[in-house]
Amino acid sequence: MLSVEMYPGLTHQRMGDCFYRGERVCTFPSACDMAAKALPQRLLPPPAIPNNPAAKSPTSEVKVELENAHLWKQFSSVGTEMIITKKGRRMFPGLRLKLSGLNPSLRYILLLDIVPLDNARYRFQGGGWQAVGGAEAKLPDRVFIHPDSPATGAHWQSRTVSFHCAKLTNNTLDSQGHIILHSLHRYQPRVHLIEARDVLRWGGAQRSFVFPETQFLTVTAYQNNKITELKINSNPFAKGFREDGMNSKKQRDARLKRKVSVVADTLDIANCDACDSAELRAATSSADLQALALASLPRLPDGPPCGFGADGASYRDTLVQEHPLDLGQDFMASQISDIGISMADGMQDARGTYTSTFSTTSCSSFPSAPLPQSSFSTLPVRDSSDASIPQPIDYPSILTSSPALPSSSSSTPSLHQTSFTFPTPPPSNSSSPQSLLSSTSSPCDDTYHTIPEAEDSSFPAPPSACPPGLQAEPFPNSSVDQCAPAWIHPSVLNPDPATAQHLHNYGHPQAAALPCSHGAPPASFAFPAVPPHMQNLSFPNVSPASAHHALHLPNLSHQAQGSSLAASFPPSSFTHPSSSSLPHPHSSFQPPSCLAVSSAPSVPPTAHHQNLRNPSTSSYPPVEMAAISQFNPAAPYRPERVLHHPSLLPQLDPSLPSSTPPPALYPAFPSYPLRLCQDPHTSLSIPFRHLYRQHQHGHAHPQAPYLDMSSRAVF
DNA sequence: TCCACTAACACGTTTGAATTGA
DNA sequence: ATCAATTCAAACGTGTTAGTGG
Repeated sequence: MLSVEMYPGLTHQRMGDCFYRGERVCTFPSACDMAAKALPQRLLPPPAIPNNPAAKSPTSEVKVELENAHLWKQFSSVGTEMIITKKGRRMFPGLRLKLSGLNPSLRYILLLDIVPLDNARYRFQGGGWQAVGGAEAKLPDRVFIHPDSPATGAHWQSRTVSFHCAKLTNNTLDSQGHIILHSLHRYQPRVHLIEARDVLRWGGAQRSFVFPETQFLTVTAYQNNKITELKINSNPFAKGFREDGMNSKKQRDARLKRKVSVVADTLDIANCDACDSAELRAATSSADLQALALASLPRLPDGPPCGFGADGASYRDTLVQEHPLDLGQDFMASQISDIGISMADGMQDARGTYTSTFSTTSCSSFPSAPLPQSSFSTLPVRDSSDASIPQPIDYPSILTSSPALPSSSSSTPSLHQTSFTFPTPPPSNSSSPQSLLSSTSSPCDDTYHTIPEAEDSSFPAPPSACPPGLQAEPFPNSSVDQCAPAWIHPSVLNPDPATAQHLHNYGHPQAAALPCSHGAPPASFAFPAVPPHMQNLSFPNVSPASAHHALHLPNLSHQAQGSSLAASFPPSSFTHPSSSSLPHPHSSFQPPSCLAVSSAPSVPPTAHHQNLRNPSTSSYPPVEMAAISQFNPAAPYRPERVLHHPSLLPQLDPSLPSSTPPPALYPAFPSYPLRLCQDPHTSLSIPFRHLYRQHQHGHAHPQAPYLDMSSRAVF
């Protein structure tokens, strides 16, 4: 029986847990509770309205079906292999999901990440995969943000959600935002559903779904011929390699023979040996060659029609209703027109334990690879109150004039919040990207139940929820490839003028770095790329009056100073879901990442670029804090963005049995602090603007946005 | 010598622009 | 002039294969 696992890791990582989980035992309650208590009542969401269907909790009955589960099972029965290339390779089969149980009016963000299943490296031997060594070093965790995100629940439920745009690469220095994986390793894709409003708190109603049949082994060349056959028979792009295609082995052999024949002819002509030449030509006549080639070819099985089986696996989310989700939905809905994303809560700091009834299908054909059942039983979730990391991180906010922005005012001056403002999506059809295929899902045949995470945190603390420094990794702007945008990874710690200059040299003069308080927690935000009066925004005690539904930014008049900013936002004809008042980040919380913002192009590059690199733990290029040119309406649209942040979720299999695979060459993958990668393309007028468009022009195969979740350590 | 990886290749698909006709 | 249907070309996706390097 197939099963699905939910990874409520994010729920442990957000501040909202502390604020709104009235019954939750906060392991580190002091700062959390204190902050909550200090929060003005005005900022607290009102209690849920009972019997209000509109306030349907997103945690109830959320179900995700793997639409092409049948195809996945076919591959899994053989041992799914995924080609990874330097330039990035799509997954096939792709993840095609059907979502249900969502609140139609709320907006959600859908993420895909791929986590290693174990600490082993594999080799194809004797017709099967054998673990032959330890896994290689942890790679940057990147999350693929579905291009439609954020979209309403109605949108997600109205069509099949496909992650076909996600690309896998083995290029550890990839700047295209592809998901970086090691070759010859086993991985498990995971899908995460996050309420857009909860991104403000980054956590909360997030749910994760795992489909065991989608685990795969990465290769640079197919090892198992059966997989090759399945791919050729299933993937439309490989149609040419089918038996009846012009690129089939038969045809290729024929071409090769003809080529040899031509060469032989040439040689014969040169040698004036007409007899031999004619004999050769006769021997290599197409009919004979084709017959010969056909005889050598195995009969390809009749695979499913390219595509996507109707057999679907059903996954029912049984996550216990989370308190924050019940609160203030109507309240927020009435107050916000733009979705703000706050990473301030630190996606990765929650650590906890939960159990799951996860059970995997037995279709996996990886002989020596431990199945994930056991490893799914407990998943490390970082504790949001992990006090081992003393330095809070500043979270710059994206300035907006939108009056509908949820109040992110912090009642704690030392708290800093990063907010993304989702621009209002285009009217009507904007929420229905045409690239998405209509649903062809069939009734699910598999249902997966999961148990909500335990409240207690039993997992060891990660090496550091907020490493000494975040890497600064420049992302050269690939101006040509519209589908593969490069992103500058924002660095949030350790302001480094050199880094700033470096970033500037990459053509991002507006790149902004935000002090992420790696040292002493600053009491104010710095907005290097915004006008001076905006660059340092403190969040003193928020008065109810100041608790405007928009982000309250002292020294900033949203109406006056942000007039130009407001112009950059598209008009809203979209019914925005509710957005909660933003609880300010936990003061003792260790938000692992920072967000950099940029303002109008006219703003001089006053970036305080910060070099976040952690030289002791990372071998990756430095990540640089870049700017989101959110206020440049004239700039060309870039459909993708890459966000780097620490491990959004716990490792899939942290408790892998050590006996089966050889000992890992490296320690278990730790969680990594959140880093938001700014769009290096100054053309992006508004953060997440791309999320509302599926294609921009030409032959667009937009690589959807990513989250790079790590400034990973290299051991 | 083996193995993993890469780039080039050919073929098919996808997509949008250009063209044509009503 | 407008719109829809058709055609075309470029870009992309795919597996194969020869070559390279450790």
